[in-house]
Amino acid sequence: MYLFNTLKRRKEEFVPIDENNVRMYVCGPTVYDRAHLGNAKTPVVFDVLFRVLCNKYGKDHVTYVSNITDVDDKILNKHKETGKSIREITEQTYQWYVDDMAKLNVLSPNYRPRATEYINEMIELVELLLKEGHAYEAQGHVLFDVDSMPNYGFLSGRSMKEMIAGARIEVADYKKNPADFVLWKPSDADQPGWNSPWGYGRPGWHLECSAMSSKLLGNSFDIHGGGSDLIFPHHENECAQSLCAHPGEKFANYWVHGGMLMVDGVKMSKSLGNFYTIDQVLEKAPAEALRLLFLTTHYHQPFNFTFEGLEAAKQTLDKFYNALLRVKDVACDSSVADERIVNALEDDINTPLALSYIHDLVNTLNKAESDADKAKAKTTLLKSAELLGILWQNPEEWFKGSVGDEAQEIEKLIAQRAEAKKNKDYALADKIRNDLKEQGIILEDSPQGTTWKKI
RNA sequence: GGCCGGUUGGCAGAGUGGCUCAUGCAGAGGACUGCAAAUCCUUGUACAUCGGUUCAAUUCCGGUACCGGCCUCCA
Repeated sequence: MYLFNTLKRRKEEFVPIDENNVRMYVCGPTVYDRAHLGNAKTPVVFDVLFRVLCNKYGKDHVTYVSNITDVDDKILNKHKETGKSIREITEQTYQWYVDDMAKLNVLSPNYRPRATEYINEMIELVELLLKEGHAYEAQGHVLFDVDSMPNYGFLSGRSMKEMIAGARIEVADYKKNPADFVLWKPSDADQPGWNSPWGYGRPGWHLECSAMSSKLLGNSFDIHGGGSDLIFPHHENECAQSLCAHPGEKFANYWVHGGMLMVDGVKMSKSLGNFYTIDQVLEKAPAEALRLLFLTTHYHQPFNFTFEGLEAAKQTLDKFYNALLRVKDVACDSSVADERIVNALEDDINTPLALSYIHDLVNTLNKAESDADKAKAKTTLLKSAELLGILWQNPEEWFKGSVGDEAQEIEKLIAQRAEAKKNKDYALADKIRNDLKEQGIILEDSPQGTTWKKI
C-alpha cells in the first residue's frame, strides 16, 4: 500500500507501526454552522482510506479518530450574532454534521472526540511544554516558543525567515517571536472557559488535536489527515506541540492531505456567492451522487465542484443501479472485491482508476447470461463498490424511493398500456407513456414486462 | 514577495520512457424494440510551450507562459 506523504512530498510505501492496530487521525469540523461542501469532501476521502485499511488489516485492527472542535472563537461569534447559547449552537451543528455524514455513507470513526471533553489533557500538555522549556507565559496567555524547536516548519517546508517575510502574522507585543502561537488564552467571565494554572481561559486551536490524538492513539501513530489548507499553521503547530512535549516520539508518520474544493474553478467563499452547504446541495441530488462526484477526482488534486458534474454523477449511478436492478433477484455468491480495484485504492487511494474498473464490472454484469455469472458479477461489483462506499442502496428504492402512494396508480396505467399494446393501439400506449414521462416516470419494456423508474 | 500543486481529446478525468487500449459523458454508425427506454457492439478526437537527456518523452530534467492553492480563520 502506498500513500502520498506530505512530510516527504512523495508517494511512499505505507508501513504501519503495528499491523494489529493501524491508527489514523483526521481533523474534523468546527461546529458553528452547517457543514459546507469542503467539509464533506475530506471525510469522504478519508472514509475510503478507512475502508481500504479495514479491508487490508481487518476491521478490528484499525482505529480511526476524527474530532469535533466545539470550543473556538467562531462559535463565540455565532453566539454573539444569534444570542443562542454555546451549547445549543454546538449540539445543533454537531447533529447536522453527523446527519450529513450518514447521508454520505461515511462510516462512523471509532472515536469522534469533542474538544471540550479533553480540556484536562490539554492543560497537561501545556504544563509539559512549559516544563520542557518550549512555552512561556505572557499577559495571561501561554505561548509556544518556536525558537525552542530548531526544525520548526519542517512539515510545511517553511523557514522562520520566510514566515517573518510573510508579515501577515498578527504580532502581539507579548510574543517573543512573531511566529509564536497561543496554547492557552484568557477568557472573560462571560466567555467559555476552564480554570487552569494560568487562570480562567480556553485552549488555542492547535492544542486540541495534539491532546486528543495522544490520548486516543498514543504519542506516535500512523496517519494524520486533513485538508491541505491545514498544513500551515494547524498541522505544523500540532507537530511542534506534540513532538516537543513527547521527545523521541514520532507523532504521525504519514501526513495525508486532500486538495481543496473549488466551485466553478475558484475557491468557494461566501463573498463570491458560490458557497454551498451540504444540505443545500442534497436538495438537488441524492447524497450518493455527491459522494461519487468527490471520488471522480484524485483526492490530492484540487476538486472542482459544478452542478453539471453532480448531475453527471447522478446519471452514472442510474447506470450502475440499472445493472443491479436487473439482477435484484439473483443471490450473491462468495466472490470478493475486484483485485484491480483493491490495488488502485491501495495505490494512494486512486479512486478515479477504481471507478473505471467499476464501469468495467457493470459492463460485465450487464453481459452476464447464466445465473452463476450474474451472481459472480453482482457480488464482485457490490464488494468492490463497498470499498468506495457506493451502491449501498436497494436498486428499486434508488429509482422509486421518492415515490409514495402513486406507485399503485402507475402500476394501473402500465397494465392499461399493456392492454393497449396487445391490441396494437400504439397511440394510446404512447400517450400513457408520455403522460407518465411528464410526471417524471420512465417506462422500460423488456421481454419480462414493463418496469418503471422515477427520474 | 516566499512556498506548493496543476496544464491530457468537445467536457470530466486516470496513466505511462517505446506496445492495440484508460474510463465516463457528449458525438457518429449499428443491433435490439411497434416506436422508445435500458442494454450491447463499432468508431473519431489528446498529452501548454521552448530547450535538454535518451536509440526513443505526453511521461525524466531545466526554462517560459497560463491557472490554482497556502502564507490570517478555514476541510
